[in-house]
Amino acid sequence: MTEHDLQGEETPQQSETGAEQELRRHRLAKLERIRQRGDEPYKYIFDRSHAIAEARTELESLEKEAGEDVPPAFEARLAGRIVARRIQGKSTFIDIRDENARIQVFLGEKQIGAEAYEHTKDLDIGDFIGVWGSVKRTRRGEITLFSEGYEILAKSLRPSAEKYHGLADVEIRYRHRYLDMVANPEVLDVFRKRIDMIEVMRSWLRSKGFLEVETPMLHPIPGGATARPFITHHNTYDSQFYLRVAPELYLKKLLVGGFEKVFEINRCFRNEGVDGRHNPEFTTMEMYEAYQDYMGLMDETEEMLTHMMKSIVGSTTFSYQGKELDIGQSWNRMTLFDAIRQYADIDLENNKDRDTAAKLAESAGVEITLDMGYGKIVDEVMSERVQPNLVQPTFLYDYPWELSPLAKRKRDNPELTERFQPFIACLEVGNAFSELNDPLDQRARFEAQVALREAGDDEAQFLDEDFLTALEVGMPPAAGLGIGIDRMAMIVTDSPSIRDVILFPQLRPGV
RNA sequence: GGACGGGUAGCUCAGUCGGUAGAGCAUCGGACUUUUAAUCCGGUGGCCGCGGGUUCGAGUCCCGCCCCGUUCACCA
Repeated sequence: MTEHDLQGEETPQQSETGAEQELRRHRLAKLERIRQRGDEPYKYIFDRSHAIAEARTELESLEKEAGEDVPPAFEARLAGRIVARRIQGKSTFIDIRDENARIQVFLGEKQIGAEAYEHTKDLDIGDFIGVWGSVKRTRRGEITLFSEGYEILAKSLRPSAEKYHGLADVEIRYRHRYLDMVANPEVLDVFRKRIDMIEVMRSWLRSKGFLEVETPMLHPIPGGATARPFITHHNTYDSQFYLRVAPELYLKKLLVGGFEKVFEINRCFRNEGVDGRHNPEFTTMEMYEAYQDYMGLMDETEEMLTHMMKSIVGSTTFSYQGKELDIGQSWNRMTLFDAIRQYADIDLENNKDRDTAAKLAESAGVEITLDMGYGKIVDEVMSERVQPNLVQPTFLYDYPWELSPLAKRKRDNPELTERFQPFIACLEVGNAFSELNDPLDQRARFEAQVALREAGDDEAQFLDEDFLTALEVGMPPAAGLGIGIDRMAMIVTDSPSIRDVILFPQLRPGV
Protein backbone atom coordinates (compact mmCIF):
# COMPACT_ATOMS: atom_id res chain seq x y z
CA MET A 1 0.00 0.00 0.00
CA THR A 2 1.40 3.39 -0.86
CA GLU A 3 1.26 6.47 1.26
CA HIS A 4 -1.34 7.85 -1.07
CA ASP A 5 -3.57 4.84 -0.59
CA LEU A 6 -3.27 5.18 3.17
CA GLN A 7 -4.36 8.75 3.33
CA GLY A 8 -7.17 8.11 0.87
CA GLU A 9 -8.57 5.16 2.78
CA GLU A 10 -7.96 6.13 6.34
CA THR A 11 -8.64 9.81 6.68
CA PRO A 12 -10.07 9.79 10.17
CA GLN A 13 -12.22 12.88 10.32
CA GLN A 14 -13.05 15.71 8.01
CA SER A 15 -12.18 18.15 10.78
CA GLU A 16 -8.51 17.31 10.35
CA THR A 17 -6.80 19.42 7.81
CA GLY A 18 -3.39 20.41 6.60
CA ALA A 19 -0.54 19.87 8.94
CA GLU A 20 -2.39 17.60 11.30
CA GLN A 21 -3.16 15.12 8.56
CA GLU A 22 0.31 15.47 7.17
CA LEU A 23 1.78 14.48 10.54
CA ARG A 24 -0.57 11.55 10.82
CA ARG A 25 0.26 10.42 7.29
CA HIS A 26 3.95 10.27 8.17
CA ARG A 27 3.15 8.09 11.16
CA LEU A 28 0.88 5.83 9.13
CA ALA A 29 3.73 5.35 6.67
CA LYS A 30 6.03 4.35 9.53
CA LEU A 31 3.40 1.98 10.83
CA GLU A 32 3.20 0.38 7.43
CA ARG A 33 6.98 0.02 7.21
CA ILE A 34 7.03 -1.68 10.60
CA ARG A 35 4.37 -4.14 9.43
CA GLN A 36 6.12 -4.76 6.13
CA ARG A 37 9.25 -5.93 7.82
CA GLY A 38 7.17 -8.45 9.75
CA ASP A 39 7.01 -6.60 13.03
CA GLU A 40 3.77 -6.04 14.92
CA PRO A 41 3.34 -2.36 15.91
CA TYR A 42 0.73 -3.25 18.56
CA LYS A 43 2.22 -5.92 20.79
CA TYR A 44 0.32 -8.01 23.30
CA ILE A 45 2.68 -8.09 26.25
CA PHE A 46 6.07 -6.98 27.45
CA ASP A 47 7.94 -8.48 30.34
CA ARG A 48 9.30 -5.64 32.44
CA SER A 49 11.94 -6.30 35.07
CA HIS A 50 11.36 -2.96 36.83
CA ALA A 51 9.10 0.02 36.77
CA ILE A 52 11.22 3.01 35.81
CA ALA A 53 11.13 4.45 39.33
CA GLU A 54 12.29 1.08 40.70
CA ALA A 55 15.18 0.98 38.25
CA ARG A 56 16.28 4.46 39.26
CA THR A 57 16.05 3.59 42.93
CA GLU A 58 17.99 0.39 42.40
CA LEU A 59 20.85 2.18 40.71
CA GLU A 60 20.97 4.78 43.45
CA SER A 61 21.14 2.14 46.15
CA LEU A 62 23.87 0.25 44.26
CA GLU A 63 25.78 3.53 44.12
CA LYS A 64 25.55 3.88 47.88
CA GLU A 65 26.96 0.41 48.39
CA ALA A 66 29.70 0.58 45.76
CA GLY A 67 32.92 2.52 46.00
CA GLU A 68 33.50 5.44 43.71
CA ASP A 69 35.97 3.49 41.58
CA VAL A 70 33.38 0.90 40.55
CA PRO A 71 30.53 2.53 38.58
CA PRO A 72 27.50 0.36 39.31
CA ALA A 73 25.25 -1.06 36.64
CA PHE A 74 22.57 -3.70 36.30
CA GLU A 75 20.44 -5.30 33.61
CA ALA A 76 16.84 -4.23 33.17
CA ARG A 77 13.87 -4.42 30.86
CA LEU A 78 11.83 -1.22 30.95
CA ALA A 79 8.80 0.04 29.09
CA GLY A 80 7.16 3.39 28.60
CA ARG A 81 6.06 6.12 26.27
CA ILE A 82 8.65 8.04 24.29
CA VAL A 83 8.48 11.63 25.47
CA ALA A 84 11.64 13.10 23.93
CA ARG A 85 14.19 12.18 21.29
CA ARG A 86 17.66 13.54 20.58
CA ILE A 87 19.41 12.13 17.54
CA GLN A 88 23.18 12.38 16.94
CA GLY A 89 23.79 10.46 13.78
CA LYS A 90 24.70 6.96 14.85
CA SER A 91 23.52 7.37 18.41
CA THR A 92 20.16 8.41 19.71
CA PHE A 93 18.89 9.36 23.15
CA ILE A 94 15.25 8.96 23.91
CA ASP A 95 13.41 9.64 27.14
CA ILE A 96 10.70 7.20 28.08
CA ARG A 97 8.13 7.68 30.80
CA ASP A 98 5.89 5.26 32.61
CA GLU A 99 3.27 6.07 35.21
CA ASN A 100 5.68 7.31 37.82
CA ALA A 101 9.02 8.19 36.34
CA ARG A 102 11.12 9.00 33.33
CA ILE A 103 14.44 7.61 32.23
CA GLN A 104 16.85 8.28 29.43
CA VAL A 105 17.58 5.47 26.98
CA PHE A 106 20.73 5.32 24.85
CA LEU A 107 20.41 3.66 21.47
CA GLY A 108 23.73 3.24 19.66
CA GLU A 109 24.16 1.72 16.22
CA LYS A 110 27.12 -0.30 17.44
CA GLN A 111 25.19 -1.63 20.43
CA ILE A 112 21.91 -2.63 18.82
CA GLY A 113 23.09 -3.37 15.29
CA ALA A 114 22.78 -1.42 12.05
CA GLU A 115 19.40 -2.83 11.11
CA ALA A 116 17.72 -2.22 14.45
CA TYR A 117 19.27 1.22 14.53
CA GLU A 118 17.88 2.02 11.11
CA HIS A 119 14.46 1.03 12.40
CA THR A 120 14.63 3.62 15.21
CA LYS A 121 13.78 6.12 12.49
CA ASP A 122 10.27 4.71 12.60
CA LEU A 123 9.92 5.64 16.28
CA ASP A 124 8.07 8.79 17.24
CA ILE A 125 7.38 10.74 20.37
CA GLY A 126 4.24 9.18 21.80
CA ASP A 127 5.07 5.58 20.89
CA PHE A 128 5.25 2.96 23.62
CA ILE A 129 8.41 0.87 23.52
CA GLY A 130 10.08 -1.81 25.55
CA VAL A 131 13.86 -1.65 25.92
CA TRP A 132 16.48 -3.82 27.57
CA GLY A 133 20.10 -3.38 28.49
CA SER A 134 22.26 -2.01 31.24
CA VAL A 135 21.20 0.77 33.61
CA LYS A 136 24.03 3.08 34.63
CA ARG A 137 25.01 6.71 34.59
CA THR A 138 26.32 8.58 31.60
CA ARG A 139 29.48 10.65 31.91
CA ARG A 140 27.25 13.63 32.65
CA GLY A 141 25.56 11.76 35.46
CA GLU A 142 22.20 11.01 33.91
CA ILE A 143 20.71 7.63 34.83
CA THR A 144 20.40 5.88 31.49
CA LEU A 145 19.37 2.55 30.10
CA PHE A 146 22.06 1.62 27.57
CA SER A 147 19.96 -0.37 25.20
CA GLU A 148 20.98 -3.73 23.77
CA GLY A 149 17.66 -3.95 21.97
CA TYR A 150 14.17 -2.61 21.91
CA GLU A 151 10.75 -3.37 20.52
CA ILE A 152 7.90 -1.13 19.65
CA LEU A 153 4.88 -1.90 21.81
CA ALA A 154 2.28 0.53 20.50
CA LYS A 155 2.58 3.05 17.70
CA SER A 156 1.13 6.53 18.23
CA LEU A 157 -0.49 8.18 15.24
CA ARG A 158 -1.09 11.60 16.72
CA PRO A 159 1.38 14.42 17.21
CA SER A 160 2.17 15.33 20.79
CA ALA A 161 1.89 18.69 22.49
CA GLU A 162 4.78 21.08 22.63
CA LYS A 163 7.58 19.71 24.79
CA TYR A 164 8.57 22.83 26.65
CA HIS A 165 5.34 24.72 27.29
CA GLY A 166 3.15 21.63 27.42
CA LEU A 167 -0.55 21.81 26.75
CA ALA A 168 -2.13 25.01 28.04
CA ASP A 169 -5.41 25.22 26.17
CA VAL A 170 -7.86 24.54 28.99
CA GLU A 171 -10.59 23.52 26.62
CA ILE A 172 -8.44 20.71 25.20
CA ARG A 173 -7.22 19.83 28.69
CA TYR A 174 -10.75 19.34 30.00
CA ARG A 175 -12.36 17.87 26.89
CA HIS A 176 -9.50 15.45 26.20
CA ARG A 177 -8.08 14.77 29.62
CA TYR A 178 -5.75 12.06 28.27
CA LEU A 179 -3.93 14.72 26.23
CA ASP A 180 -3.63 16.83 29.36
CA MET A 181 -2.23 13.90 31.32
CA VAL A 182 0.27 13.02 28.60
CA ALA A 183 1.47 16.59 28.20
CA ASN A 184 1.28 17.60 31.87
CA PRO A 185 2.09 14.54 34.00
CA GLU A 186 1.75 16.58 37.21
CA VAL A 187 -2.00 16.35 36.54
CA LEU A 188 -1.72 12.71 37.59
CA ASP A 189 -0.50 13.85 41.00
CA VAL A 190 -3.61 15.96 41.53
CA PHE A 191 -5.79 12.94 40.90
CA ARG A 192 -3.59 10.67 43.00
CA LYS A 193 -4.15 13.06 45.88
CA ARG A 194 -7.86 13.03 45.29
CA ILE A 195 -7.88 9.24 45.24
CA ASP A 196 -5.74 9.04 48.38
CA MET A 197 -7.93 11.57 50.14
CA ILE A 198 -11.04 9.49 49.50
CA GLU A 199 -9.20 6.41 50.68
CA VAL A 200 -8.14 8.12 53.90
CA MET A 201 -11.71 9.19 54.49
CA ARG A 202 -13.02 5.70 53.78
CA SER A 203 -10.53 4.06 56.15
CA TRP A 204 -11.32 6.59 58.84
CA LEU A 205 -15.03 5.83 58.54
CA ARG A 206 -14.48 2.08 58.49
CA SER A 207 -12.22 2.36 61.52
CA LYS A 208 -15.08 4.07 63.37
CA GLY A 209 -17.42 1.25 62.51
CA PHE A 210 -19.30 2.82 59.59
CA LEU A 211 -20.49 0.53 56.79
CA GLU A 212 -20.14 1.65 53.20
CA VAL A 213 -23.38 1.17 51.29
CA GLU A 214 -24.69 1.86 47.81
CA THR A 215 -28.11 3.35 47.29
CA PRO A 216 -29.97 4.13 44.06
CA MET A 217 -28.89 6.75 41.55
CA LEU A 218 -32.29 6.51 39.84
CA HIS A 219 -34.95 8.00 42.08
CA PRO A 220 -38.66 7.90 41.36
CA ILE A 221 -38.90 11.02 43.55
CA PRO A 222 -35.85 13.26 43.92
CA GLY A 223 -35.12 14.01 47.54
CA GLY A 224 -32.58 14.88 50.18
CA ALA A 225 -31.65 18.32 48.90
CA THR A 226 -33.21 21.44 47.52
CA ALA A 227 -32.01 21.29 43.94
CA ARG A 228 -33.27 20.89 40.39
CA PRO A 229 -32.89 17.29 39.22
CA PHE A 230 -32.05 15.68 35.89
CA ILE A 231 -34.96 13.73 34.47
CA THR A 232 -34.64 10.43 32.67
CA HIS A 233 -36.91 7.65 31.53
CA HIS A 234 -37.03 3.92 32.05
CA ASN A 235 -38.40 2.02 29.07
CA THR A 236 -39.63 -1.22 30.61
CA TYR A 237 -41.47 0.53 33.43
CA ASP A 238 -42.34 3.35 31.06
CA SER A 239 -41.79 5.74 33.91
CA GLN A 240 -39.90 8.86 34.76
CA PHE A 241 -36.86 8.73 36.99
CA TYR A 242 -34.65 11.43 38.42
CA LEU A 243 -30.91 11.21 38.80
CA ARG A 244 -30.37 11.61 42.50
CA VAL A 245 -29.63 15.02 43.96
CA ALA A 246 -28.64 13.39 47.27
CA PRO A 247 -28.64 9.90 48.80
CA GLU A 248 -29.92 11.21 52.14
CA LEU A 249 -33.41 9.70 52.28
CA TYR A 250 -32.23 6.21 51.31
CA LEU A 251 -29.45 6.30 53.87
CA LYS A 252 -31.89 7.24 56.59
CA LYS A 253 -34.14 4.37 55.52
CA LEU A 254 -31.16 2.14 56.34
CA LEU A 255 -31.14 3.55 59.89
CA VAL A 256 -34.83 2.65 60.06
CA GLY A 257 -33.92 -0.82 58.83
CA GLY A 258 -31.37 -1.41 61.56
CA PHE A 259 -27.93 -0.28 60.43
CA GLU A 260 -26.55 2.21 62.91
CA LYS A 261 -23.56 3.70 61.10
CA VAL A 262 -23.59 3.94 57.31
CA PHE A 263 -21.91 6.06 54.67
CA GLU A 264 -21.85 6.35 50.91
CA ILE A 265 -19.26 7.98 48.68
CA ASN A 266 -20.79 8.48 45.29
CA ARG A 267 -22.13 10.76 42.64
CA CYS A 268 -24.94 13.28 42.84
CA PHE A 269 -26.45 15.16 39.94
CA ARG A 270 -27.90 18.64 39.95
CA ASN A 271 -29.36 20.35 36.94
CA GLU A 272 -27.99 23.76 37.74
CA GLY A 273 -25.34 26.26 36.81
CA VAL A 274 -21.82 25.19 35.88
CA ASP A 275 -18.81 27.16 37.06
CA GLY A 276 -15.47 26.77 38.74
CA ARG A 277 -17.09 25.39 41.89
CA HIS A 278 -20.02 23.44 40.40
CA ASN A 279 -20.08 20.47 38.07
CA PRO A 280 -23.43 18.92 37.07
CA GLU A 281 -22.27 15.64 38.55
CA PHE A 282 -20.21 15.75 41.68
CA THR A 283 -19.19 13.43 44.47
CA THR A 284 -20.31 13.52 48.06
CA MET A 285 -19.68 11.48 51.14
CA GLU A 286 -22.78 11.17 53.27
CA MET A 287 -22.65 9.49 56.66
CA TYR A 288 -25.38 8.78 59.21
CA GLU A 289 -24.88 7.77 62.79
CA ALA A 290 -27.61 6.55 65.10
CA TYR A 291 -27.79 7.81 68.71
CA GLN A 292 -25.64 10.81 67.81
CA ASP A 293 -26.54 14.50 67.60
CA TYR A 294 -25.08 17.38 65.62
CA MET A 295 -22.65 18.49 68.32
CA GLY A 296 -21.16 15.02 68.60
CA LEU A 297 -21.00 14.83 64.86
CA MET A 298 -19.26 18.20 64.72
CA ASP A 299 -16.43 16.74 66.79
CA GLU A 300 -16.21 13.76 64.49
CA THR A 301 -16.28 15.95 61.40
CA GLU A 302 -13.43 18.03 62.71
CA GLU A 303 -11.39 14.95 63.49
CA MET A 304 -12.08 13.36 60.13
CA LEU A 305 -11.44 16.41 57.92
CA THR A 306 -8.34 17.44 59.81
CA HIS A 307 -7.00 13.90 59.59
CA MET A 308 -7.76 13.84 55.86
CA MET A 309 -6.03 17.13 55.11
CA LYS A 310 -3.01 16.33 57.25
CA SER A 311 -2.61 12.96 55.57
CA ILE A 312 -2.71 14.42 52.08
CA VAL A 313 -0.76 17.65 52.47
CA GLY A 314 1.60 16.14 55.04
CA SER A 315 1.57 19.18 57.28
CA THR A 316 -0.63 21.22 59.62
CA THR A 317 -0.17 24.35 57.56
CA PHE A 318 -0.64 24.76 53.84
CA SER A 319 -2.03 27.30 51.46
CA TYR A 320 -5.04 27.28 49.23
CA GLN A 321 -4.90 29.82 46.42
CA GLY A 322 -2.73 32.12 48.48
CA LYS A 323 -4.72 31.71 51.68
CA GLU A 324 -2.65 30.36 54.56
CA LEU A 325 -4.46 27.59 56.40
CA ASP A 326 -3.59 26.28 59.82
CA ILE A 327 -5.20 22.97 60.67
CA GLY A 328 -2.95 22.40 63.66
CA GLN A 329 -5.45 23.82 66.13
CA SER A 330 -9.10 23.27 66.85
CA TRP A 331 -11.63 24.73 64.48
CA ASN A 332 -13.56 27.93 65.03
CA ARG A 333 -17.15 27.35 66.04
CA MET A 334 -19.86 30.01 66.08
CA THR A 335 -23.56 30.14 65.63
CA LEU A 336 -24.74 31.41 62.29
CA PHE A 337 -26.32 34.43 63.98
CA ASP A 338 -23.21 35.25 66.00
CA ALA A 339 -21.20 35.07 62.79
CA ILE A 340 -23.64 37.45 61.11
CA ARG A 341 -23.38 39.81 64.08
CA GLN A 342 -19.61 39.63 63.96
CA TYR A 343 -19.01 40.00 60.22
CA ALA A 344 -22.10 41.85 58.97
CA ASP A 345 -22.70 43.77 62.19
CA ILE A 346 -26.46 43.16 62.14
CA ASP A 347 -28.76 41.11 64.34
CA LEU A 348 -31.00 38.84 62.37
CA GLU A 349 -31.66 36.53 65.28
CA ASN A 350 -33.93 38.99 67.07
CA ASN A 351 -35.37 40.55 63.92
CA LYS A 352 -37.31 37.72 62.39
CA ASP A 353 -39.83 39.92 60.67
CA ARG A 354 -39.16 39.45 56.96
CA ASP A 355 -39.13 43.14 56.02
CA THR A 356 -37.08 44.19 59.02
CA ALA A 357 -34.56 41.48 58.22
CA ALA A 358 -34.49 42.58 54.59
CA LYS A 359 -33.81 46.17 55.61
CA LEU A 360 -30.99 45.11 57.93
CA ALA A 361 -29.47 42.92 55.26
CA GLU A 362 -29.52 45.78 52.79
CA SER A 363 -27.95 48.06 55.37
CA ALA A 364 -25.13 45.52 55.51
CA GLY A 365 -24.69 45.82 51.75
CA VAL A 366 -26.48 42.63 50.75
CA GLU A 367 -28.84 42.80 47.81
CA ILE A 368 -32.27 41.48 48.74
CA THR A 369 -35.12 40.71 46.35
CA LEU A 370 -38.84 40.53 47.09
CA ASP A 371 -39.08 36.76 46.62
CA MET A 372 -36.63 36.13 49.46
CA GLY A 373 -38.16 34.99 52.72
CA TYR A 374 -36.52 35.35 56.12
CA GLY A 375 -34.56 32.13 55.80
CA LYS A 376 -33.25 33.06 52.39
CA ILE A 377 -32.21 36.49 53.63
CA VAL A 378 -30.20 34.92 56.44
CA ASP A 379 -28.61 32.55 53.94
CA GLU A 380 -27.77 35.44 51.63
CA VAL A 381 -26.11 37.50 54.36
CA MET A 382 -24.16 34.42 55.40
CA SER A 383 -22.83 33.82 51.86
CA GLU A 384 -22.09 37.47 51.14
CA ARG A 385 -20.72 38.77 54.37
CA VAL A 386 -19.71 35.83 56.54
CA GLN A 387 -18.37 33.14 54.23
CA PRO A 388 -15.61 35.28 52.64
CA ASN A 389 -14.10 35.58 56.15
CA LEU A 390 -14.01 31.89 56.91
CA VAL A 391 -10.48 31.17 55.79
CA GLN A 392 -9.53 28.97 58.74
CA PRO A 393 -11.60 25.83 59.27
CA THR A 394 -14.86 26.96 60.85
CA PHE A 395 -18.19 25.51 61.84
CA LEU A 396 -21.31 27.64 61.64
CA TYR A 397 -24.27 26.13 63.46
CA ASP A 398 -27.92 26.63 64.39
CA TYR A 399 -29.63 27.60 61.15
CA PRO A 400 -33.19 28.93 60.79
CA TRP A 401 -35.62 26.05 60.35
CA GLU A 402 -36.88 27.41 57.00
CA LEU A 403 -33.59 26.51 55.36
CA SER A 404 -33.47 22.91 56.49
CA PRO A 405 -36.57 20.77 55.86
CA LEU A 406 -34.83 17.56 56.90
CA ALA A 407 -33.19 18.80 60.09
CA LYS A 408 -34.41 18.46 63.63
CA ARG A 409 -35.56 21.55 65.46
CA LYS A 410 -33.15 22.84 68.09
CA ARG A 411 -34.14 21.35 71.39
CA ASP A 412 -34.64 24.66 73.20
CA ASN A 413 -35.52 26.85 70.22
CA PRO A 414 -37.99 25.61 67.59
CA GLU A 415 -37.16 28.54 65.29
CA LEU A 416 -33.76 26.96 64.67
CA THR A 417 -32.53 23.61 63.50
CA GLU A 418 -29.62 21.63 64.88
CA ARG A 419 -27.57 22.07 61.76
CA PHE A 420 -23.94 22.97 61.04
CA GLN A 421 -21.75 23.55 58.05
CA PRO A 422 -17.96 23.24 57.85
CA PHE A 423 -16.08 25.93 55.93
CA ILE A 424 -12.46 25.75 54.83
CA ALA A 425 -10.67 28.44 52.84
CA CYS A 426 -14.03 30.22 52.45
CA LEU A 427 -15.46 27.18 50.72
CA GLU A 428 -18.57 25.49 52.03
CA VAL A 429 -17.46 21.88 52.20
CA GLY A 430 -20.38 20.18 53.88
CA ASN A 431 -23.68 20.18 55.64
CA ALA A 432 -24.85 18.30 58.70
CA PHE A 433 -27.64 18.09 61.22
CA SER A 434 -29.47 16.19 63.85
CA GLU A 435 -31.77 14.22 61.59
CA LEU A 436 -35.45 14.90 61.79
CA ASN A 437 -37.06 11.62 62.86
CA ASP A 438 -40.48 12.90 63.91
CA PRO A 439 -42.70 11.64 61.09
CA LEU A 440 -45.43 14.20 61.72
CA ASP A 441 -43.06 17.16 61.75
CA GLN A 442 -41.36 15.75 58.65
CA ARG A 443 -44.72 15.56 56.89
CA ALA A 444 -45.43 19.18 57.82
CA ARG A 445 -42.01 20.24 56.49
CA PHE A 446 -42.57 18.38 53.24
CA GLU A 447 -45.97 20.01 52.88
CA ALA A 448 -44.38 23.43 53.33
CA GLN A 449 -41.94 22.50 50.55
CA VAL A 450 -44.78 21.37 48.33
CA ALA A 451 -46.47 24.72 48.88
CA LEU A 452 -43.27 26.48 47.86
CA ARG A 453 -43.06 24.28 44.79
CA GLU A 454 -46.62 25.07 43.83
CA ALA A 455 -45.80 28.73 44.26
CA GLY A 456 -43.15 28.31 41.58
CA ASP A 457 -39.99 27.33 43.46
CA ASP A 458 -38.70 24.48 41.32
CA GLU A 459 -35.92 23.74 43.77
CA ALA A 460 -38.31 23.01 46.61
CA GLN A 461 -38.39 19.41 47.74
CA PHE A 462 -40.94 16.76 46.87
CA LEU A 463 -43.06 14.92 49.40
CA ASP A 464 -41.72 11.40 49.65
CA GLU A 465 -44.47 9.18 51.05
CA ASP A 466 -42.25 6.13 51.39
CA PHE A 467 -39.74 8.09 53.41
CA LEU A 468 -42.52 9.26 55.73
CA THR A 469 -43.68 5.65 56.09
CA ALA A 470 -40.13 4.72 57.04
CA LEU A 471 -40.05 7.40 59.73
CA GLU A 472 -43.38 6.16 61.03
CA VAL A 473 -41.88 2.72 61.39
CA GLY A 474 -39.28 4.45 63.48
CA MET A 475 -35.82 5.94 62.99
CA PRO A 476 -33.47 6.17 65.93
CA PRO A 477 -32.16 9.60 66.86
CA ALA A 478 -29.25 10.23 64.51
CA ALA A 479 -26.95 12.80 63.06
CA GLY A 480 -25.94 12.97 59.41
CA LEU A 481 -23.19 14.71 57.47
CA GLY A 482 -22.53 15.37 53.81
CA ILE A 483 -19.09 16.36 52.55
CA GLY A 484 -18.35 17.73 49.09
CA ILE A 485 -15.51 15.50 47.95
CA ASP A 486 -14.64 17.66 44.96
CA ARG A 487 -14.34 20.76 47.11
CA MET A 488 -12.11 18.95 49.59
CA ALA A 489 -10.03 17.74 46.66
CA MET A 490 -9.67 21.33 45.46
CA ILE A 491 -8.44 22.37 48.89
CA VAL A 492 -5.86 19.62 49.36
CA THR A 493 -4.54 20.00 45.80
CA ASP A 494 -4.65 23.82 45.80
CA SER A 495 -6.77 23.73 42.65
CA PRO A 496 -8.68 26.87 41.71
CA SER A 497 -11.39 25.09 39.72
CA ILE A 498 -13.53 22.03 40.38
CA ARG A 499 -12.67 21.00 36.81
CA ASP A 500 -9.09 20.48 37.92
CA VAL A 501 -10.13 17.74 40.32
CA ILE A 502 -12.71 15.96 38.15
CA LEU A 503 -11.14 13.70 35.55
CA PHE A 504 -13.74 14.38 32.91
CA PRO A 505 -15.53 17.60 33.82
CA GLN A 506 -18.74 18.41 32.02
CA LEU A 507 -18.37 20.92 29.20
CA ARG A 508 -20.89 21.92 26.61
CA PRO A 509 -21.20 18.94 24.25
CA GLY A 510 -20.99 18.77 20.50
CA VAL A 511 -17.80 20.72 19.90
C1' G B 1 -28.86 34.48 31.33
C1' G B 2 -25.54 39.50 32.18
C1' A B 3 -20.51 41.84 32.19
C1' C B 4 -15.40 41.36 30.95
C1' G B 5 -11.29 38.63 28.56
C1' G B 6 -9.88 35.01 24.89
C1' G B 7 -10.20 31.76 20.00
C1' U B 8 -4.13 32.82 14.36
C1' A B 9 0.15 26.17 11.89
C1' G B 10 -0.25 19.65 15.46
C1' C B 11 1.52 22.56 20.29
C1' U B 12 3.11 27.48 22.70
C1' C B 13 2.48 32.25 21.00
C1' A B 14 3.57 37.20 17.99
C1' G B 15 0.90 39.97 14.34
C1' U B 16 2.21 47.68 14.47
C1' C B 17 -1.85 52.53 11.18
C1' G B 18 -6.60 48.13 7.28
C1' G B 19 -1.99 46.64 2.43
C1' U B 20 1.10 39.29 0.03
C1' A B 21 0.32 35.15 7.23
C1' G B 22 5.03 35.09 11.29
C1' A B 23 8.44 32.73 15.20
C1' G B 24 9.85 28.66 18.44
C1' C B 25 8.76 23.56 19.18
C1' A B 26 6.89 19.31 16.50
C1' U B 27 7.22 17.20 11.51
C1' C B 28 10.06 16.00 6.66
C1' G B 29 15.13 16.01 4.12
C1' G B 30 20.59 16.71 5.03
C1' A B 31 25.17 16.79 8.68
C1' C B 32 26.52 14.69 13.36
C1' U B 33 28.58 8.27 18.14
C1' U B 34 27.31 10.94 25.22
C1' U B 35 22.79 14.18 24.22
C1' U B 36 19.26 15.96 27.80
C1' A B 37 14.56 22.56 25.73
C1' A B 38 20.97 18.82 21.69
C1' U B 39 23.16 21.81 17.66
C1' C B 40 23.70 23.41 12.40
C1' C B 41 21.51 23.80 7.10
C1' G B 42 17.04 23.39 4.11
C1' G B 43 11.71 22.29 3.38
C1' U B 44 6.34 21.11 4.28
C1' G B 45 2.41 22.89 7.05
C1' G B 46 -3.04 28.27 7.70
C1' C B 47 -11.39 28.30 6.53
C1' C B 48 -6.68 33.77 11.21
C1' G B 49 -13.66 30.12 15.68
C1' C B 50 -18.35 30.57 12.19
C1' G B 51 -21.58 33.89 9.21
C1' G B 52 -22.72 38.60 7.39
C1' G B 53 -21.23 43.86 6.55
C1' U B 54 -17.92 48.29 5.54
C1' U B 55 -13.72 48.85 2.09
C1' C B 56 -10.13 48.87 -4.00
C1' G B 57 -8.37 45.63 -0.01
C1' A B 58 -10.17 42.76 6.64
C1' G B 59 -6.45 38.28 11.14
C1' U B 60 -7.04 43.69 12.05
C1' C B 61 -13.00 47.89 11.75
C1' C B 62 -18.73 47.00 12.48
C1' C B 63 -23.02 43.42 13.45
C1' G B 64 -24.77 38.50 14.69
C1' C B 65 -23.63 33.60 16.32
C1' C B 66 -20.53 29.43 18.51
C1' C B 67 -16.94 27.72 22.11
C1' C B 68 -13.58 28.54 26.41
C1' G B 69 -12.16 31.31 30.83
C1' U B 70 -13.15 34.86 34.86
C1' U B 71 -17.09 37.04 37.39
C1' C B 72 -22.29 38.01 38.78
C1' A B 73 -27.07 35.58 39.35
C1' C B 74 -28.49 30.10 41.27
C1' C B 75 -26.30 26.17 43.91
C1' A B 76 -22.74 22.02 46.96
